[in-house]
Amino acid sequence: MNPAQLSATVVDALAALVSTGELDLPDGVPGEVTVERPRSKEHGDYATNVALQLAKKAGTNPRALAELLAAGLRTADGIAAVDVAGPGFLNITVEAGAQGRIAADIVAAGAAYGSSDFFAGEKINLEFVSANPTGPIHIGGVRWAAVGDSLGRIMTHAGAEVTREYYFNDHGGQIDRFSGSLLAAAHGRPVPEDGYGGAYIDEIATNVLAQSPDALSLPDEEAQEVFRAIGVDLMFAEIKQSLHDFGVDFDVYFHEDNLHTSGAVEKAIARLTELGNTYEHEGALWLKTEQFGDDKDRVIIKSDGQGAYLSGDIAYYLDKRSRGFDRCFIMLGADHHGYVARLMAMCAAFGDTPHVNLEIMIGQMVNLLRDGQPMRMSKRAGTVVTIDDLVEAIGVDAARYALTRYSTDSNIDIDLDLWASQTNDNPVHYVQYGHARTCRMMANAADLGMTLPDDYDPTLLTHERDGELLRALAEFPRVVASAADLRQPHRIARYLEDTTSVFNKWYDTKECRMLPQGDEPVTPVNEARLVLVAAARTVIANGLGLLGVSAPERM
RNA sequence: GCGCCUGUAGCUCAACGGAUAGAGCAUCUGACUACGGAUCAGAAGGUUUGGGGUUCGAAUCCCUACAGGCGCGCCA
Repeated sequence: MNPAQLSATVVDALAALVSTGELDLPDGVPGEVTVERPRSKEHGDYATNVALQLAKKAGTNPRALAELLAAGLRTADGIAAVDVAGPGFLNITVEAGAQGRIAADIVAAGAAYGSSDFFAGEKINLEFVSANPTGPIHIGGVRWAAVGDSLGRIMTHAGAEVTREYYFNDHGGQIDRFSGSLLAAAHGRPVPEDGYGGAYIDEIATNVLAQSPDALSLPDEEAQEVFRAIGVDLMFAEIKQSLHDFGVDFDVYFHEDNLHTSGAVEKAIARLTELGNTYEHEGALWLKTEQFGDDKDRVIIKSDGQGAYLSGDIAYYLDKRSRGFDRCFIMLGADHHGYVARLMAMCAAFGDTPHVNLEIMIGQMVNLLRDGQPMRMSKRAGTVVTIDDLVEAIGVDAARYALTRYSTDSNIDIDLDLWASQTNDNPVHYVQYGHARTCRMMANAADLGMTLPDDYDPTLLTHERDGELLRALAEFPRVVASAADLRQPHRIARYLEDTTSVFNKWYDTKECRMLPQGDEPVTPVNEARLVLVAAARTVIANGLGLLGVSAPERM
């Protein structure tokens, strides 16, 4: 009996009350009800607040409705006891056999355990990182590399068809400054005003010269064009490599330049003009974003005839929609949140629904702390801390875990000394160690000749700690679905820490030993517990997988 | 000045409007002939920044004050 099955049981009980006329629900019986694992064990195995939610609609008081429902539930299969508590909570205790079967269900589902149909049939486009190819990925971009990729895994597990996309800003002034900086470095000149400095500029300039040795003999303008073409490619290859090493690979790398050369920008603007949402003023073309909630209207074609940055985003959004994505996500750093209103207005100007067809997530700032002090300088980049600095300091697993374990709404300080440590104050080690422990236990069982039984007696998992562990494991699918629904991967990490803790408590309980001691024979109890350990291993491995963190078999 | 995010234990942070606000670290007590102790048991620690309001019920929603972070270009 897992939460979803229990929810169905409660719904059936409600329907039965309605059919006998004991209950009147004007809006009908809900499709599902909230079933929680209570914080306090005095509140049973599961609890539901359905009576509190429905009492007003049913024209009764919560206590009375709860009593009515409790009577119906007590006769249902798999339920041992039902209590009405507080203002009208139903505290439900399930039969040990019904609960123990969860372990086998989890093992049977394997890597698919935790998946759902929450996003079934949805084609989702996730755009994240999208850092300018003018330097290595800095720390702000790394947060979204970890969180965005994890969200993609979670949404995929929730049934969505996910496309990860990187928007490559290879058009405009920043690229000019980048190529000018490369040229200056190749000539041994100082960094230009508004240019880029740092060791990586010298490295790339050297590599450009290796590919095009005669570049410096060209006039500056032509030479800069050579440095632009080759330098951007080199920079981009490096970014891709860094992300790949971080476990993040994109399905689509979209080049902004293509939008400008293919006529896509003109077409998108023509569409907005057809819809009556543009106008000319002082030699520029404006988009009427103010009437769609922005602070003021925005220029899309500058008075010099060049497209403003927004023009690329307009064409890009339309392109995504034409590729069949009903939900387009864009993940931005907090330093770009001022851009949200105009993008949403643009979405509305096309006749789409903001926050549905286009969803923009903002990730607050990340600081790295070393010896308690903010770390601001990167060896290679000159000014900003990069993805490679972070990985070098604590490794990929710790980096991804540290970045995904917090709500993106909070700015976070990552203590590099803590995350590099091999101790239990390091959450990623706690969870990974728990997984390794399950693997060792199963290996020990195999050494004793034990194999995962095809059938076992679920009623043998009756210890209080057995129940706690089973309920924690049963919660996983719901946690994944809620992480997808709320777009919050950190829920997975927190759940894993909680569940690993429950597993360790179970492991530490003498009465719950999985292996026979000494010369004792293998009993059905040992076999049932082996299934439970296999289930725990499955859940921890699947959860770590959703975060893009490895699940080692030994440490 | 305007906008977005945040404010919860000494520290770092959780808590789809639900029950006595939870973990970890740090502090103090315990459990080591251990299914790898990288673990576990327990204690202590709170006016959820202040003040109003909505609700059967508010850390959560609304208003307001204060504090911190980030933004407010015909830059990209």
